[in-house]
Amino acid sequence: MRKPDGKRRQDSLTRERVVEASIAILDEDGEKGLTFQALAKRLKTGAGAIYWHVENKSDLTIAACDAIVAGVIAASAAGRSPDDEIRALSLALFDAMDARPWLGSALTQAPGSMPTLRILDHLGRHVRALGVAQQDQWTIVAALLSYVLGIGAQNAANAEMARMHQLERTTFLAEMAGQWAALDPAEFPFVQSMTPQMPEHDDRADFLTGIDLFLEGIAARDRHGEPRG
Amino acid sequence: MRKPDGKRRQDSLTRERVVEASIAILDEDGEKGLTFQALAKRLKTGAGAIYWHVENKSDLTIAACDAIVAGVIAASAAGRSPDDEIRALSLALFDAMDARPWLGSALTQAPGSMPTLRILDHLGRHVRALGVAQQDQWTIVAALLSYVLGIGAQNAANAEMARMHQLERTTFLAEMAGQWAALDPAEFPFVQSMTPQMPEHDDRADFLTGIDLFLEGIAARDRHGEPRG
DNA sequence: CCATAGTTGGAATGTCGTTCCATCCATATC
DNA sequence: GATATGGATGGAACGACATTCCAACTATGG
Repeated sequence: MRKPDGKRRQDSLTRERVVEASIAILDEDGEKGLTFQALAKRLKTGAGAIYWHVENKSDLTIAACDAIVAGVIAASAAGRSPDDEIRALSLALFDAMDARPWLGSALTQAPGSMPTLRILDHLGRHVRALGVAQQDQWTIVAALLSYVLGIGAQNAANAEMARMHQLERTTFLAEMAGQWAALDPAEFPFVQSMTPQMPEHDDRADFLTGIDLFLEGIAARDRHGEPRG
Repeated sequence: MRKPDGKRRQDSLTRERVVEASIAILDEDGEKGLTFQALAKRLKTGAGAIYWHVENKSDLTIAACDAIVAGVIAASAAGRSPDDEIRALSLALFDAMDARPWLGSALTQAPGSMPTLRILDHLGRHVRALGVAQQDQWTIVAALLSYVLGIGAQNAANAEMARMHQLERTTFLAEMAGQWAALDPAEFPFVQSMTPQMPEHDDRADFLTGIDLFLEGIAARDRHGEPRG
């Protein structure tokens, strides 16, 4: 990739068009579907031309994430209370990663990159508005981010596995629950006993409960003078 | 891979020896270092022979994880209070993933696999011992797992990036903090203002604080009759 | 001692990311 | 308006990898 600012053709490839096409491929065929061959074909060009606008595949993937994340953050902004802002932003991210499993996977593999920074910063502003002590802010925001991305990454892995087995995500998870049910109750007492109620669980509600636990923990910590910190 | 039980040679390759060698390579050269070529070389054999004992690379990686996770769980067991058991197990997993970044990455990419199940089950037993209501147990355990694996995955990504840039993990992170300091304060007010105190942060302590927040959230929820559930 | 089936070592295959390079084209210069 | 220049292009070439194939090897049972 070199600086693209000089003389352009009319039908020119642009970084934007490349990122746009990448998102379309990722949405249609998943993580594994995004190859420079597929991208070149969709853009009716060669692999070499794409490298003029994009440093490498990692750069491309991060740019795709950033386009989505920027949109999610912009759409999520509103005048709520700080804790509701945290809930809203987290849920918006969850929904985005649920609709596009590749997002969770890519964000996890690119810590410190622009899209992650955006999330970090907005979460941070809300945590700060919550009145958390200065020295605790970073710790709490990092924990929130890890939780959100952790959920997204596992979600992504499930989706990719389901795709590999050519199953719907829900039927794939149901099949997995069935295998867990056959586990040895002596070795896996908890998981085994939980399988009956697993199919009824709502991932989105569970996710939000996790956020609530964090928020309640923060509130409790403030009330009780920061035990164990 | 086929059923290995018939006539063996004396110096025979075994699944155990393959997994053992894989762990050694992963420890020495990281995620990217584990290839069937490298493995064959270390075991003084060919790639084809390895496939007799292992289904594919994913199977191999999961087996490597399982060996480590089983050991960590066994070593972590002790007669503590349920919340301290959760802290101890989580910290033991953090330390293992800190020492072996490939662990976090691999565990995240293999949800529902044996090592993940082990973690899930042991966390579940402790959460149950904590007295959490039946219908909340799964949600809480899943949230804990996501947090732990989310931290591990990002840790792994950082380590892999540092390795790629041929830097120590700490100097790599310090460099990243330096770049964040140069960020536009108008666009990233939180992150930018946090950079001065970042080098002093202790990831391990931050991780434990996150676990504590969860535990405090659970306790608070029990006290206040499960708000927002 | 030989036939058989488990097991091995390495070559072959197909798919990637990435690099290379001959060619193309919009502008700047004359 | 012809031409030189350097940004852009498209596709071939390269090297690394997971996986498959297969000819050869070896321990056991007959």
